[in-house]
Amino acid sequence: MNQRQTVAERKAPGPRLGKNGDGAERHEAIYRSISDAIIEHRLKPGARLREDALAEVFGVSRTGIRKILQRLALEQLVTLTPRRGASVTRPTADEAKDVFDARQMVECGLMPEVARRITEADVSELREMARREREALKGGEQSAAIKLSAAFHARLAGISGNATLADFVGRLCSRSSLILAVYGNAGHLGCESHDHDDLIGYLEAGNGERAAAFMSRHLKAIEASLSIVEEEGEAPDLHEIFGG
Amino acid sequence: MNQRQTVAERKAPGPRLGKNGDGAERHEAIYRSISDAIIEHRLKPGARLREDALAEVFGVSRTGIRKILQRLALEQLVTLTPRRGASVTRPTADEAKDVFDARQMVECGLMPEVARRITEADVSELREMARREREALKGGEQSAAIKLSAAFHARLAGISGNATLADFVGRLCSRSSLILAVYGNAGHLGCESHDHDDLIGYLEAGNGERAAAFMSRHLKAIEASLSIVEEEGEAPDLHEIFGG
DNA sequence: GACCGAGTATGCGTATACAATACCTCGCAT
DNA sequence: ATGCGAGGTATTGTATACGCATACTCGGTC
Repeated sequence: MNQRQTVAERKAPGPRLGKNGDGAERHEAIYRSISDAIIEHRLKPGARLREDALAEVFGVSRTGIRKILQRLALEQLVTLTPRRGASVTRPTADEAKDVFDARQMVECGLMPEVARRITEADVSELREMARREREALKGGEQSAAIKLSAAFHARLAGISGNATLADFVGRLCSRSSLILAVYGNAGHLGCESHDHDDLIGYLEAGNGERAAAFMSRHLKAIEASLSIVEEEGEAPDLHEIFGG
Repeated sequence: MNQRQTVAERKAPGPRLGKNGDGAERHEAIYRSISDAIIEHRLKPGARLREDALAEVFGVSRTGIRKILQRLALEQLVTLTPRRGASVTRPTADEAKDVFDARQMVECGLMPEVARRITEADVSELREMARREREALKGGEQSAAIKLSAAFHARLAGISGNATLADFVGRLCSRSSLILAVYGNAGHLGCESHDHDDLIGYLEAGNGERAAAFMSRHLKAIEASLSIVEEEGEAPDLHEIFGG
């Protein structure tokens, strides 16, 4: 697999720098590195994440890696099986449905409040994000586009002012990236090019109801674009196959 | 303090316990112990949770405790400040509002689906839970009542079949317990005695809309019963106090 | 030739040791 | 007497070492 990490190999042979001052930031950076790699599909679902390998790549000990892996596991980006180690989560079809149902409920429900609270600055920032996403899509940088799309939805939720729900939406978007990696069709990214721009328009006009309805269609379109086929690679149902 | 456990384990050559086999279950049990203690208000918001103390009490090393503390921190039941250690989270008024707004959106939104999917077995189980809660309330066991109330709401969400949203509701309920501990009035527990029973009735009748409306009122009532006074013990606003 | 068992190897879970830092207390100076 | 500073203590953060469980492989036997 393609494992060229963005880390650029802290070639420092003396890992004595693992002092304490920047430990927290360091860990945060590592967390984001791995998280981004998963969201951008540079690490594909099912990929194993060995602790020592990660520890060596990032130049920290296994202890820190374990903490990060735990956190990723709680966000359901990686799956932690007791004695098999960590691997990038491979969402099931049921989970995919749950995630999109949840997004439907929360993101649409948030739109009225977002329309009420959105500011000029928010609008320009969202426009900029949408523009960059479109450019990435046009330039064939699918990884960047996926991340930007998720970031757009998360940022949108953040405008509502409800940190709890915004955080939840952020996680749902991360998981959605994973779902796209498994069930998405290559070349057909979830979000259509102009959808996000249209959405900004409704919000800017203060029309929360329109925005909610549009978001609903938007999410439905993404979900519909998935090809949910039960792969069940691990346990093929021989009875069903052979008509037993 | 009492260090018999660790010493005994060290000198014990026989790997009869605590080694590796039941480690996961052990940790799960400890996690639930601490979580329950927080939800039941036996550990009050602001209480410090020292790692060695917990390690000694539960007879495991600090390593395992740290993992559990991290998990609790991610669920926002404990707050982890960089070099000050862990303490039971003291929710702010803003967080309280966010949590109840989120519950309003998700729990009410779930009711129609719950009404559609609820079974006879679910109904009897819920009735039993409501009964036990009422008894606890009548018997003055406030801790038990709080936990049962949270469990009721979480169980209800679980009937929807959406694991993601059910999990989210569970966390919101846990945080609500914390909020009640800080802002709730003694003697007046959030949920009225008969509310849960009434709710079951609507659901049993398959009336999702009624159930949603009732849930909305129910949550509003709980929120209204809180006395949200900005304690801000850490940073009193002198300007406001002295009219500066 | 296939299947089963033993041995090895890999990799995780846990504990302990060490380092760094924040808080608290005591002493000194003003 | 009070405020400030320095040192000690206590507690967390990180790394390393060790033990065990499981998986994979190789050889023997049926």
